[in-house]
Amino acid sequence: MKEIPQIRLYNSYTRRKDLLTTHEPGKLGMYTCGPTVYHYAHIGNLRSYIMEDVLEKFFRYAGYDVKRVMNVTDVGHLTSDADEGEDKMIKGAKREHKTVMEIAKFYTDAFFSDCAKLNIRTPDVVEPATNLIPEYINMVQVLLDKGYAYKAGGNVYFDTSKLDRYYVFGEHDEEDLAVGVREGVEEDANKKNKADFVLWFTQSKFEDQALKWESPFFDEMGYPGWHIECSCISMKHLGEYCDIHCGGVDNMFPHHTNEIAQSEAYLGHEWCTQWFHVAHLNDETGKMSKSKGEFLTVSLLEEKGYNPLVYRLFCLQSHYRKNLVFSFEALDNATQQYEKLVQKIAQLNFDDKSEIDKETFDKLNDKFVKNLAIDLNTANAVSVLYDVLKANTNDATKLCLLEHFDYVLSLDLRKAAEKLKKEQAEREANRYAGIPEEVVAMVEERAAAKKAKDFAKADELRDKVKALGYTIKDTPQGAEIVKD
RNA sequence: GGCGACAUAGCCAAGUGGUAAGGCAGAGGUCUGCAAAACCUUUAUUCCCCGGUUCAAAUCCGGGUGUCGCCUCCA
Repeated sequence: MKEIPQIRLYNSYTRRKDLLTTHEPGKLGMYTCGPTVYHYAHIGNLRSYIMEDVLEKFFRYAGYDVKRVMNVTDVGHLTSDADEGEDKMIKGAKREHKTVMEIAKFYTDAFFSDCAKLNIRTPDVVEPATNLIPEYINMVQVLLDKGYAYKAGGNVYFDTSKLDRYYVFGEHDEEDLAVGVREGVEEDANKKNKADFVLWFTQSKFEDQALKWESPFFDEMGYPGWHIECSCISMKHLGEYCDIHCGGVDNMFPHHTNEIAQSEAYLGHEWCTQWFHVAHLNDETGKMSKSKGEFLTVSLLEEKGYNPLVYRLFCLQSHYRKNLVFSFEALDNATQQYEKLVQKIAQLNFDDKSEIDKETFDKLNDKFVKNLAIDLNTANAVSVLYDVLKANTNDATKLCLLEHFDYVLSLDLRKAAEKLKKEQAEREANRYAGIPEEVVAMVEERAAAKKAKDFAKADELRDKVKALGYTIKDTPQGAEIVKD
């Protein structure tokens, strides 16, 4: 069996860079909070998924047998502070005159289509929240039976005072919570403790949900609270232990805190102790948010002529725990970098059948792995690409290294380089295609003049060609004609 | 008010005690008549500020400042 390198990741749970451990050696269960499918994902959301994708692929590259699970929230979310008062799914449905499930399907597909453009692998298991209603009901029932939950005002609440330690991500105390910080969020009088949260709703101050289910708790139909889905989906597919749980930093509290509370109360033992949180993408005004109205999507970047993989490179060049400020200037920068990188790779000899230079391969591969093994330093890992290109070794080894690295980075570097080569070859083959004979004749005459060092004549011919609407560009392979 | 993360060149960014990686942009040069491309060279006396520890600090300690996030359903 392949030896797995030691991996250290910053763990929000311990606030240290911990050595990664798994419940079963060599196997790794990974859970990711998925999208709420009421709208397109913006590129800030997708930053998290890109970084988590790199993490997952690095685990696999390092030798772990990874099982990754993601939920799709198609129920129960309320709208954010900017437009409170309605369920997001309902609001989305109204906006587009569709049923809630049509909306969910549409945006689930849109999400995975965006992911595909960014080379984000689809998790091994993708579970819509509405699939596991019986599991939620069972967990809520167990929590009621164990005394961790109580009914009040038509809802079931989790009683946070029953836990020894509720605030796992930072030393809070109940008095520190500023209730109703956000406008339009009022204190729920049914709660025994400020931090208590709803496990099952039948009563909500918000408009009735489109989706409701029967439960043993109340006569009325109801729907699950927001946190319960992640706990149940994780347990269904990963069992009683989740090795690493990922998500955006903003979900640390209350979502992840509540997931731990209900899961451990239900199981009676520790559930997940490694937490990977990705920092936000900001624009010049601060956090990118769907509720701000205009937001950047992958499609919008494409419309503006950007390759989605350039956005991926942009994200990879930064650290996942650092806020990243998005600007088109920065994206232009990344585009330049990507194109130059591809050009350099295209200059390598793809038919080189030399023996792989094992010493160089191991040296650079180790460097790549070590960078990622220390808190997923993707920026350093990217810089190893340049080490490869500069390395004093044969092209076969370079290409082999680049392909290995691209398994993790997923920038399609070889593919892009092959495409570039093909385009160059086609351009060469069709150099004079579609160009009027008259122009071709002048270009050839100019080439002859150039060769004879009659530059006055050459320039004159170039001007003549220009007057006919064509520009001549000299390349190392000869003249190229471009229609203006 | 509480909790947490972050602060390094024009921009992105690495570096956790030994004298500032890498990328983009910029500058200079080589090369082909010129131009473009390519290639080479170069670009922070200093790491938010003020103290302290040390032979030595971007790195450790203390105190500030700033930015961002979370505080009941926004990744």
